[in-house]
Amino acid sequence: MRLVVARCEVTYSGRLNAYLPEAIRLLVFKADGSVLVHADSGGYKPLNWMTPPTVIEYGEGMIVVRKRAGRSEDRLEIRLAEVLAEFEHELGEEAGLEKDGVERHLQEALAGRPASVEIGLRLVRREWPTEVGPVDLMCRDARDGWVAVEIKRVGTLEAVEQLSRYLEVLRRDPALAECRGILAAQIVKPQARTLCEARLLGCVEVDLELLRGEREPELTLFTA
Amino acid sequence: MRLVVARCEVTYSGRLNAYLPEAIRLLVFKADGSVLVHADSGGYKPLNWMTPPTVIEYGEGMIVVRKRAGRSEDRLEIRLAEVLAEFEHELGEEAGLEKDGVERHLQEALAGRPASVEIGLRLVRREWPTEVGPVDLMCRDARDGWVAVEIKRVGTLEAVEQLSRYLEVLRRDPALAECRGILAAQIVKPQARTLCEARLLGCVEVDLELLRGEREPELTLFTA
DNA sequence: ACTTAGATTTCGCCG
DNA sequence: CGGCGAAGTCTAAGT
Repeated sequence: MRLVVARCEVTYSGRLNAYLPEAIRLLVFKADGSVLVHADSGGYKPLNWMTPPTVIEYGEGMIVVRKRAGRSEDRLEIRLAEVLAEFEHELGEEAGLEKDGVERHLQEALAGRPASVEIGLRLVRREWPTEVGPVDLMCRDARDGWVAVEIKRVGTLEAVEQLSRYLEVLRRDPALAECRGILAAQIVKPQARTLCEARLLGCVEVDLELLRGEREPELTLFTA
Repeated sequence: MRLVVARCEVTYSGRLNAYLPEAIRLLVFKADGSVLVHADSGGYKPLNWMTPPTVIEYGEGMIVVRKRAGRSEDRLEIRLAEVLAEFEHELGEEAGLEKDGVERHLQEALAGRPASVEIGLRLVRREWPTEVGPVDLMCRDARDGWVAVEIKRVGTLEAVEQLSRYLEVLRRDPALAECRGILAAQIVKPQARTLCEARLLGCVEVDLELLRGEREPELTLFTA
């Protein structure tokens, strides 16, 4: 990895055109060909960048990063006015990042405890196939009625639309004509909740850590 | 801006939990409180990060970056096993990034030359309001018929659905009952084109630079 | 403050 | 390779 702090002017042309007037910035050249141009603010996103595979050419006070993009070409031109610092270091192999808490984990946890979505709910199948995509959880309720559960980390209007599409298709089957729908999400947006009510869909917020029993429910206040 | 190359182990907890085993990485501490953890590959995205506002605490071989996130707290813990290089530099103010070629520019260009969408088309209004959102361009065609134009940089199925929703609402007005729809995009996905045909919607690919006359049409091959 | 829509979205999976 | 959906999406604009 090569790090350069430089006063520079940057031009990108490709999917769009972008221009950065001369200023001091951090340039990062990664071993895999990635190039990042960072300012001293603005969070995690570079001002400009190019992802691999790239070809990097060094000229007179100029670095050109090129990349084939279909018929055309992406081009990042860095005009160096002044190099203030420069530094290179071997980093070696990256050990993989492990994530926990994404939608899939929520689905796994709810599949294991469907009753936490609604009392009496029993799982029939995960990823129940339909023409318009798989239903996350297909269940039966306490009275043996069918229930389709759509799981999201954040429950938005779009999630309600998705659940509605599933139900529309499912209910064409006479056996599933009475199928209900429930949106289960860690966070349910107010508008999504409203639309659920309007469409007679269920809607519950679930807590992954609670589900897993890693954290006790905060309902035990007066039990002692 | 402070740059650190270090063998380190990183743990994030917040909206999800993530763990990075010990390896050599680049740590970037920006002036605004942003913290990035980069590997020597993987494009422009950091392995882990925290956006401002943050609080950074330095302990024994340990850096903790914290951030209030509603009721809870986001936390990035960097356990430093070995600092291999360290470096700090003032960067000063960032001169603003200028972009050109995003959807808004395409809309501006097409508003100025609606005939490039379809011969004879004349603009009536940009951002024509409907209950389900504004129609990008509302036009009349050569025969004075109404035409709603939806503009996208990339024309996907979603864009066709959006245009369809507009038309459904517009056509409720008897004056607009015959309103046609056209999807105009720099890139039209094959499936979107197919759906347009099925729904009797128009569908054109447009070239921003051509529109602006910055580039000549490539039609002059045999004119000499 | 909240919601919506765009993004050089990126990224990964699956056909 | 394209299509589809998730993302700690982020970010800016409108309300």
